[in-house]
Amino acid sequence: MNNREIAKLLRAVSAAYEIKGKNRFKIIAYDRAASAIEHSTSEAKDLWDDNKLTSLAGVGFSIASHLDKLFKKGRVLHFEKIMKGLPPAMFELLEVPGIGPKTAFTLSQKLKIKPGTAISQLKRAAQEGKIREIEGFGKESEKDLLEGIDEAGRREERLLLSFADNLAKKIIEYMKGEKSVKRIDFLGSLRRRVATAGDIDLAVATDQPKKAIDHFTRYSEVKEVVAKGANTARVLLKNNYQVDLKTQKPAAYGALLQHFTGSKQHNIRLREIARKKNWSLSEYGIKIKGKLYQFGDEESFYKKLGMAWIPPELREDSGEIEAAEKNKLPKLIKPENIKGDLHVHSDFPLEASHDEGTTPMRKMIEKAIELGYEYLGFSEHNPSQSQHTEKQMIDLLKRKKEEIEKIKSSYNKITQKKKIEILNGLEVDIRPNGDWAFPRKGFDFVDYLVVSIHSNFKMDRNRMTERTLKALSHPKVKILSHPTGRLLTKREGYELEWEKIFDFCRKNNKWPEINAQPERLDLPETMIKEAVKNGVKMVINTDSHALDQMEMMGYGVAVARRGWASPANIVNTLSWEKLSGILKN
DNA sequence: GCCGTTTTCGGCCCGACTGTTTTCAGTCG
Repeated sequence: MNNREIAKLLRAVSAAYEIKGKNRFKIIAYDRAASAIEHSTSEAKDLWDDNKLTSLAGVGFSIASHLDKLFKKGRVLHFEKIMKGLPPAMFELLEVPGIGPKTAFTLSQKLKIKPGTAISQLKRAAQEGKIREIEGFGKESEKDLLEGIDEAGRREERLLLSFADNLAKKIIEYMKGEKSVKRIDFLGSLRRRVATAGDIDLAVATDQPKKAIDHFTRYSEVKEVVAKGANTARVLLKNNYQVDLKTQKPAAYGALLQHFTGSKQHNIRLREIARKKNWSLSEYGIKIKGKLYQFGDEESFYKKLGMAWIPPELREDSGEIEAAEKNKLPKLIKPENIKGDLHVHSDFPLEASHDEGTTPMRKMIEKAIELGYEYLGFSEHNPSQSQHTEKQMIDLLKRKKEEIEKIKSSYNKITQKKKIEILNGLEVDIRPNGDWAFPRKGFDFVDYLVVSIHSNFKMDRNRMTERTLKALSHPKVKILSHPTGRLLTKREGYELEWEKIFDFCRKNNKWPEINAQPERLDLPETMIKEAVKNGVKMVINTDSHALDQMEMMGYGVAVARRGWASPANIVNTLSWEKLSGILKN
């Protein structure tokens, strides 16, 4: 079961409790646990494997033990008991926006909806005008239901951060063309740099909200203005993505920005803290003894609450509030700390079985210089084993080494006298038995090796761990690339015993990679946090197969920040002088 | 059910919006 499915199950339990009139806070607790799991970037199953389910804020002993049964037996009798006696169809209706527990229950019951195809049965009833006859419903709610059903049907997967980022940046550029816009920022998951975004929200500071909103709704990519009020607007773009804009005058902008950046759990914790002082927090400011205090920026807002400003990437209620109160937030890594990229693929013909890059080495070197790097490591995939003898494989690599030497000797021409170190690396497949898909004799011709799993993903944890540790065992092997193998919105990662892997890496100078490819962002932030805690050094690489991908480093840095990483945790923040030292031992 | 540097008991976030209502319940973020 994946996180989405588990969240759905917990929401069903919450809904059942609500209909049965159970304790309000129990209901909230299940909802909260559902959100925690839905938004976790680690699979709950993996956390369970590592006995860390309760590390998710909102998942305590009781829910964890129910989930334990779920993972072991595939069902939870306790949950089934709670849902007993309720129409099973109601839990399907919860998927429709606008339908909560009460509505789902009433509709399922009154319309005698059968499970399996509940939503389409509801749709038919609405189309036949049967909803408006039910007490508490009317023509409007019937129409709303139909719209909700439509929306549920076309609801897109979450957007990759990079996609949402580019979309939002274009709108921001456009909005800056309106003079009354004093400031404009991302909001929500986009501002927190979550690996995937649900939608796009933007905030504008302005004294003339009408002008800003009019400008927004006139954006050329807008297909439809869904809602437009005095201070907010919602539009549907031609590509069917929804964008919300919220405005506030500059003097009160800080609270708006803070409130809609979230996360929800972070905000709830802040309000709990405020509440203990008899204060009240909202998107308008802080209310103390009936008086509303406004804040122009977030810094003063957090300061008033007695804590340091918290970087948006950390706002998940996972310890950042306590740290901010003690002024002990980590000094997070920044894009400008990165001194090189150790995993890029040029178009050098290594005759690999995986994707080869599309850009010549020279171009990538120029790009690296432009990015201000001190070093660049080419690590193309190993030549395919099936198509080559060992000697041929080694010869191919030797040729690549020669090519690099040739480029190095013509440094000045490419680099205009700016020095950059070029490394000869190789990304080697880890075969199912843990062997390298490249002859060991050939290791002499590389500066370092990247190893990665590209096959047999379904192996059990134990064997997968042994396989990986074996592949890491050679001193030339430095980097474990995209360590979990996850593909966001597509594929869950494979299973590994992380404690063992991290322990080995720390003791033997190996660096799990934070792969910056937007569909990977792997390691995930929860693993990064774990690695940081365990003193494991990591490396952030773009794994570029084309020139423009070299600019994706920022996404890797973002996920590292979400994992509480400082420059000291990331080896490619080191100068070449220092890195070359640890590359050798 | 969750959670803890005021607590292992006794609390548990805030506001907007909407539709169907005569004062509020349900849903959402």
